[in-house]
Amino acid sequence: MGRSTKTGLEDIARAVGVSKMTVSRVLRGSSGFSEETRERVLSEVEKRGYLPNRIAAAFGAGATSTLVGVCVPRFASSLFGSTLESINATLTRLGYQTMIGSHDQMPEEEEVWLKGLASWRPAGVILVGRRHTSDTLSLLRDLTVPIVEMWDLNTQPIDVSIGFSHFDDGYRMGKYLLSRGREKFGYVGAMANRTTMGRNRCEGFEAALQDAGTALAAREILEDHPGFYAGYYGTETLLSREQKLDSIYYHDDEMAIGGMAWLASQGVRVPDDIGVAGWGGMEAASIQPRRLTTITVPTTLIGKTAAELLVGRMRGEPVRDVTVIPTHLVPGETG
Amino acid sequence: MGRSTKTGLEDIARAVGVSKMTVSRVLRGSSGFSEETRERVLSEVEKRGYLPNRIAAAFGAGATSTLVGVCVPRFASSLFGSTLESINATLTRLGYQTMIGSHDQMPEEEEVWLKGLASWRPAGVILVGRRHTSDTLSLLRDLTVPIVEMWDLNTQPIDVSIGFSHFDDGYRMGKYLLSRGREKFGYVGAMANRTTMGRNRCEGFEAALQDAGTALAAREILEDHPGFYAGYYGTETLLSREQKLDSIYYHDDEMAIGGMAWLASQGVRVPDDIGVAGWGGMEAASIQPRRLTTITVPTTLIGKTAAELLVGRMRGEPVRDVTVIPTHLVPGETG
DNA sequence: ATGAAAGCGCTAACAT
DNA sequence: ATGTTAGCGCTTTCAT
Repeated sequence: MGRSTKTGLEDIARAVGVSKMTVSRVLRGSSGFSEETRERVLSEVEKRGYLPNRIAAAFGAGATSTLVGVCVPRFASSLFGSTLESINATLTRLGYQTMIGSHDQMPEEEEVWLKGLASWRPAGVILVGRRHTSDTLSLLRDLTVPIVEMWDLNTQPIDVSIGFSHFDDGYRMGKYLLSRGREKFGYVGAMANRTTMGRNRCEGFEAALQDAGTALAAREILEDHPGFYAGYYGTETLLSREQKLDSIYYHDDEMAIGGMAWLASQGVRVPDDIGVAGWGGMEAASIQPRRLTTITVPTTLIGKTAAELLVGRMRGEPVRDVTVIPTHLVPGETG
Repeated sequence: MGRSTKTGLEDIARAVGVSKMTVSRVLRGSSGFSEETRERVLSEVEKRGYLPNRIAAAFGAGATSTLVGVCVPRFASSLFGSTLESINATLTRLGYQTMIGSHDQMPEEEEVWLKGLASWRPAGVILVGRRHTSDTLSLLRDLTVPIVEMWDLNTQPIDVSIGFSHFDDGYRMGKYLLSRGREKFGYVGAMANRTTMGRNRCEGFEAALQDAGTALAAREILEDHPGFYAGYYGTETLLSREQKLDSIYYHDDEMAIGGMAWLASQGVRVPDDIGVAGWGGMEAASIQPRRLTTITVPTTLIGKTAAELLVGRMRGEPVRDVTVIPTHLVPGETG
């Protein structure tokens, strides 16, 4: 009993002895058919392995697509990976399909992706962040479908925004380290030539220092993607230039863990000789000998909520424009 | 100058004073128009911000879709994440769009996803592994589009297979540890109630032991997903039951690293007291004080090649059915 | 409760 | 080099 991409509504209709409209109505669960007809249609559908053709359904005028576009900076990132996991699971559960893209923090790549996506007439779009090219913005406007910007909160969203302020996360960590008596700060970041949310955190961190009448003593922003090894050698580079630091703030937890590995290899004690703080609440921190001082991000909640907000708006339900998802500073034993 | 999902070939055609077929030909770069016509069409397209409608293009009889379905166990996995990154980049570069799914190692979930995908009449499908439900298999057959099974090599593929044998990877590591003089082996794994490729590796490992006249002395297979913390407490559990082990083989590198963290916390020395081996060649291993004994997997190459094979087959080019991507055993300092 | 007709935007096939 | 025709499979609208 093979399913076939060849059998259409018409075939079912003929076999049952009704019109294809009746079959269509039964299949979509609307009204306008008897119980008996319903059963005969469904059994014929089952028997012939009928596969609906969504292309055709999404085609006609006034057609409703169930396609959602999701574009993130990278899939090979633990945080975005788990966010995507959550978005996709939620969209699937609600009857939508996900078309993906990634832009590696380059807004022009996002634009290219969006142009391709637009040709598929999606029912909605989920993007990361609030930095978009002007062409992206105008294209999004012309699409006239719901748009969710997630992760980096946009208080003036194109349509809907959900997330938190990365600047504030950096600021809070700066305040915290200051409150712990730290005085001479370094920063190790990644993706030097891209505008990342990590940069926003660094700016927030610096703002906190400035409020306290101080400033970053040294910074090392690598060109690489963030990761364990980037943290490791970024720390080495930073400290080869400026040795009097008493704490280092990192782009994320994996970099902080990499940094601590280098410090340990040099016999530098954490937090006695130097304090360390990360960001993200990544899993690798769970096995460190000392609990890492960090800010945890609820990736699953962000993904689930982003998808639900999008679906709500696609269905025309009332949905709030700006949703704040709080992150949590977790004081650890590293700084 | 807003793009519009409203303007169609017809509008461009009227404005330029040609028929929509001519516009279609220009846009698809086929032949049958003068250079002058081409320029006028393109400038009008630019001016009006015409957005092609792929739904319509993918609709007609004999239509060619540029949609590819990709289903992996999880997005929140460093290995699958980077494979997806590579697949998507390659498909995008070659002019295709990616629709995704994940099944968390449950073949029935893959089937559900595939049924949804099939309605979109994709041009090709990429799956992970060779375990599929019989409905999945028959549906794939009926779709009559190229299918690539990747990661776990299938020497009798549905269509095209690319990857390597997980069983062999486990076997090789077993042989290696035996050659290093290890005698009493433990195993720490994950996802106990699912059929994973990690299980194949474990079976290969056991086969190597059996060939040497021995067997696993203890195993701990957690229900959780693999990860640092799972390795940490899995090791604790394993060793609480069987303390005389002289080496532990892990589901993957992250679990091995988690395991080593627990061993370190107990003052157990690696490799002196106990040897450790992982799998995957994951980034976290790069910052360990001792180089981890593991098998590295070229995720980017697998993704890129899988996508290229699929595209080759979709274009009707000759493509080999089975492509082996070798993995490499890297002797480290841990076992 | 059911059916008939029109049409969505595009492209393949067939003119001219 | 360019135009005309037909039709993809479905849903909406308007009958009956």
